[in-house]
Amino acid sequence: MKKETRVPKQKRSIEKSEKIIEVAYQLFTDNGYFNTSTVDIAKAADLSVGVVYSYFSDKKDILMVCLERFEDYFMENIYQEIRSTQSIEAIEDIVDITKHMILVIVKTHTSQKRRYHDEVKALELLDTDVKNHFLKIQNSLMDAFKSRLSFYGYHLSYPDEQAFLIHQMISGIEDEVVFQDIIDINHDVLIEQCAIAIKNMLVKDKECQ
Amino acid sequence: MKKETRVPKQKRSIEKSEKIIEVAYQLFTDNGYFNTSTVDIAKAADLSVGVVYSYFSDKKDILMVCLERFEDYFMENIYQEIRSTQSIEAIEDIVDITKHMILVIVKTHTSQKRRYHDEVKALELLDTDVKNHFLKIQNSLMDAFKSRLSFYGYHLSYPDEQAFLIHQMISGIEDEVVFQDIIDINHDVLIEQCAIAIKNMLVKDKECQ
Amino acid sequence: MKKETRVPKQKRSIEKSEKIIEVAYQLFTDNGYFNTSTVDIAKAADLSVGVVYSYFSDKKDILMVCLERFEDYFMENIYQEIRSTQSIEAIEDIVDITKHMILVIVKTHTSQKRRYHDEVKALELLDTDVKNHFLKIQNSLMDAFKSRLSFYGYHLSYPDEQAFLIHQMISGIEDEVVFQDIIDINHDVLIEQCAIAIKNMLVKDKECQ
Amino acid sequence: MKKETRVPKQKRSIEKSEKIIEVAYQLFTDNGYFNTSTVDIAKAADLSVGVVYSYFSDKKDILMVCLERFEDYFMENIYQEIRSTQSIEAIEDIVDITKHMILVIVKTHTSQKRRYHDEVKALELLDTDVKNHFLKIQNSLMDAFKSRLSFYGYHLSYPDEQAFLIHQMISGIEDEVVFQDIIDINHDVLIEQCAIAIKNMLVKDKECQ
DNA sequence: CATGAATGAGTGTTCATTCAT
DNA sequence: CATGAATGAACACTCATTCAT
Repeated sequence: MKKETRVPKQKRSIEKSEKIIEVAYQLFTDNGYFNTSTVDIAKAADLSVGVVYSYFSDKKDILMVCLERFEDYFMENIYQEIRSTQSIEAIEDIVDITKHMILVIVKTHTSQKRRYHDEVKALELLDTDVKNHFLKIQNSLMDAFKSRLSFYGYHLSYPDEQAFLIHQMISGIEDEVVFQDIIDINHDVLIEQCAIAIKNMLVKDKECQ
Repeated sequence: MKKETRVPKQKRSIEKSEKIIEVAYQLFTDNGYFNTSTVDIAKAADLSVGVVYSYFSDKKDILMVCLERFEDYFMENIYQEIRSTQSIEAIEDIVDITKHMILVIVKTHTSQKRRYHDEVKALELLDTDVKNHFLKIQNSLMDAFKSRLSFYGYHLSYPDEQAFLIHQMISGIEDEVVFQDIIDINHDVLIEQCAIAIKNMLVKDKECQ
Repeated sequence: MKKETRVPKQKRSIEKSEKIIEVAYQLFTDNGYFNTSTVDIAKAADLSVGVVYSYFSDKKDILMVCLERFEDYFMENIYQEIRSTQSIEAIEDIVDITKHMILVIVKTHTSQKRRYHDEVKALELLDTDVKNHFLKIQNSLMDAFKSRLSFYGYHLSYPDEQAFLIHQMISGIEDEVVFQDIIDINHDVLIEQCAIAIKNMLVKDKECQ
Repeated sequence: MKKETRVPKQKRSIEKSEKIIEVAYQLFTDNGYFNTSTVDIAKAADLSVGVVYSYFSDKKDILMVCLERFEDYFMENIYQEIRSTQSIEAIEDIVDITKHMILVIVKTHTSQKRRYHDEVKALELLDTDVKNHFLKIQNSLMDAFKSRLSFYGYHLSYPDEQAFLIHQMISGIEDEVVFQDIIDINHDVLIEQCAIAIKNMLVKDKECQ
């Protein structure tokens, strides 16, 4: 039943679909996903609803593209950060590297508005596509993380399982630092302790030599 | 301004409200919360809608009671398990204790059906009351955990922050083990590694003597 | 279908029905008629709903009694005022008498709360019994007014029609003075001009001698 | 935050919104406002509920438009009548002018059915928007009245207060003549006496100099 | 005579998606 | 290819009154 959309080949088409995504992301973050109707999006993009539906099969489809866009921006940030810090010659401690990584993730998420964030997280639970999207991000993120550790001569003894645990901790921190739900928590300590927990999972490469 | 519900005064009333909760929980888990209407609940409980609304202020109110019920059952399980293992004289390793704890939590959640579980978790993000409910559980759970560690002579150096991280890891495991979203993950290893991570956060009480 | 109620013969019965009326009037004025449920009334009177329905056939029946009570109090005020001013020997002007009359009416209504007042007025349009009640008041009031004029040697040339017009003006003033809907209106002028209009309708008795 | 309705942009749209108003007005007068559901309106207009809600934000919004329509028709009547009588050269008496004015108002209201009329008047007391609507009519009516008096060289010494009283009398007459609540009243006399009362409020403009 | 639990019909409103023009 | 009007099912909640106990 799914239409094959999202393959605009003409310049004008691309402009239009770009406009839709841009406008939709704005509306989603401003008013929330559920509070934004497809008609709203069409209106804000100065297009007819029909046009919107010719580029996107679904309202959710629009969201998915927004999510992918954000993911790209997000992962790009991560990689840039990794690259910039990798040039630093002496890293005192692997804990610092980890802390830095967490901070980058948290920083990137600061731009999101709470309602949108929560709704998207809720959709992660309610919708398979959104769930898979986040699973993909989780993988990318963990791969980036592992490759960085690798750069410094570390690896996880149980890459999948420990990465899962690490991701759990970090995504918790991310939400907590951004939205501050629990008052008793000191964010610096939180990040520090997370970094230490991660450090304890690490094994030095080529240990024998 | 909120109506005071959930205060059945007669014996017969309690039977009825029990019936409502039971029936509602069944419908919620079978068809999901959003797919269950108040009329469905009344019909299934062989009662009029008005009766339902005389015991519960809201459809959500019914959910909250279901949640509380499950919480009670859940925490009871935890405490029972703690009691039963505390009688064991020699515990080889704190890692075993932790693993056991995780297993209890996971086991208790196995009874839930996926859609209901996901919808409720989604509501945790979308609804303040549900969010607070889970925050409360989180606290109870972590308190139980800490007190158990204390029983064996351990404590967390940063109780709030580390408990948060532990909870993040455990609740992730819980979902993963129950619903198996990531195929690469070995659950035994996952639990083992989580337990080890937790062990590394621990400090032995009165270390000097 | 109407139950014959409201004929409590025993002391305790009277106490109970008094309690109901008292409590109902309080709730009606505090929260409005529509916002007050029969259950609220029963609860506030510390009686069962059934008892309330044994004294009153209807929720509206309770209102009717409240209305009658207020009417009694209201007319009593009017008559008292008339009696007190009739003892004054020299009345400068019939305009003063009229103004005084209007003021008494307005004063008596000041005690009512707006929502209750508006709801009751709305019911006057929606319900025959309430309408008849107010028609009766209108008659009593106009009779009192005419008899007072008569005391001072005046009468209306077209008693029914002019009384109707006078009542229209006065009840408008009453609402306006109490609830101040129109900002441009000076209440003193309003009352003065009304009194003058009334004076112009009057004819001196036994004019020839 | 209010939706912008009542702005049909297409010709076909106007036809539809006209149909809705027409059908709604019919249902309102036939069965009463409260007894008419939005679904009833849609069905009677042979449209879907959605269409109705695309032209009107509310059920009440539909009523408001009906009210405005009636107001336009009503005021148009008044102005027409004024225009037609202004051409008459010699008006014997200002009382006749006033009587005529009252008759026009009364005549225009004869088309309304009682239940609808009463419900709308009740809503005037219960709903701010409806109240304001009638306040607006009251102003228009009184302005028309004053300007007509002015045409004949008369004015009110206290324009606001006396206009209020005049409006009170006339709206009372209007209801009474249309619905005949009080049997003792002779409508001709009523109108005559009202006109006289109004005449007595008038001041001749300093014509000569 | 008192109780108060039970009744249950009734309704305004939304919005993603389609498809005739 | 573009338009944007139309669709219409679905649902929570109230409360005056009754009547079995």
